[in-house]
Amino acid sequence: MPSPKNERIRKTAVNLFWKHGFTRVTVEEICREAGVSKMTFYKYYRNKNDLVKSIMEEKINESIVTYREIMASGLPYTSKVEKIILLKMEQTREMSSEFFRDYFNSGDEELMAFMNKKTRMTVEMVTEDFRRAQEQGLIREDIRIEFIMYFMNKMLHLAQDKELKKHYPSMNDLIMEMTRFFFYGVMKRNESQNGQET
Amino acid sequence: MPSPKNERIRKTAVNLFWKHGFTRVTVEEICREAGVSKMTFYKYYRNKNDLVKSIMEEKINESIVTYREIMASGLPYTSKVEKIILLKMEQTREMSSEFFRDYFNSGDEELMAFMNKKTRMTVEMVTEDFRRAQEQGLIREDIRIEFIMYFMNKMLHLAQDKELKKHYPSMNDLIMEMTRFFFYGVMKRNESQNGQET
DNA sequence: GTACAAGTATACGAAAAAAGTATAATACAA
DNA sequence: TTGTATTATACTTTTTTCGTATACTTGTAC
Repeated sequence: MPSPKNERIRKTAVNLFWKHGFTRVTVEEICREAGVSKMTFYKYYRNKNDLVKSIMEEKINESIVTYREIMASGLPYTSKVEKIILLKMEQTREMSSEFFRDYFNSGDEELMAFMNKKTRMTVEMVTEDFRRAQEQGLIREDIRIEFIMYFMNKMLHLAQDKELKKHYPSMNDLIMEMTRFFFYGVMKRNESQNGQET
Repeated sequence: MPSPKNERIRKTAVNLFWKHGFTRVTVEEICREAGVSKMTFYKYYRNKNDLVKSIMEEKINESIVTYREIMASGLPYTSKVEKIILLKMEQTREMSSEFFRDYFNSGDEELMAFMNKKTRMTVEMVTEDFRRAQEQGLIREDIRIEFIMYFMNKMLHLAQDKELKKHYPSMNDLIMEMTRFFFYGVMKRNESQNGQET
């Protein structure tokens, strides 16, 4: 549905949602900002949640594509994981915590179900990739993939912590520190393995 | 009114208002976040606008004090103005445009009147200072103070412009450029004057 | 020219959220 | 013990937002 009006709605909504979350933003506000009548909005979406879902779906799909591209590239395994972490980091930063908070506080059954499904799918995909890397001997055999997943997630949230940020000259330094930590805690200490392609 | 509960209300409100403007933020949200009952809120404030006004008043007064301190310091005139610009710049940045937009879109007579009065008073004060500087021969006699005021204001807004920012390695470089521009366009080109104290 | 698609403007009723109040109860310090 | 500050709850009123119905405009493909 690449209608110009619809595109304006989506673009405006993303801007507002990312900034304020979606409960603070009204349908009429989106329409006003997008220069579109309310009727047009309801032509494309059943309601606000429908738009939220649609936008999330798009964003998630986009990042899955990027993820797949990175994983399919001929880069060494460490670089791949590095890139993935950076990708996630960017997304987390720009869409702000407001949006996610709204998501889980919305209490909307449909919305939660949708989100849970998407999250589960992504987690499965990434888990599978880690499992394969483990099989190939790229990461320790005695580490539980679930732990890696949990840790990566926590890491992304920690990177937003103001207290922690203070100790680093820049955001990038903190991310590098974390990434390094991630590898030295997880990667095989086998010199010949570093920089190996997968 | 330095009651601990009231302080919490004000602190929480500032945080939320600065981030989202005040129309997006509800009284109940402030109370919830501040860990204060709604009744307590209404003990201290007639309504949300009352709180907004009170906070604005406090912030304006604070910045008037800082302004006065800078002007009363023994610094050279250029440094004073430099500091004032930086002060303004900081404030503009942190309280975000959302808050001001709400102010002028609120349509609330009382609120607008309050804001206009405050603005007018501040403008008068600053105008008077510039007028005096002109009398003392610190700035050109043939420049209209109103123009200076207008230009300073525009400058602050321009500094928030993303397009403009792009051309500078950092925010500070842009501010320095602007401040320099401000002086070389306004200050007497009299070498002996530079660095003179007032 | 007409038929159809995309969009608009406006007005409206229903529903939900937010505002604001009354009341009774708690907590605690002078 | 008396008073002050605060809370919790439940409630009414007001405002906002939602979502729809209707009639109108505009562009364009046939």
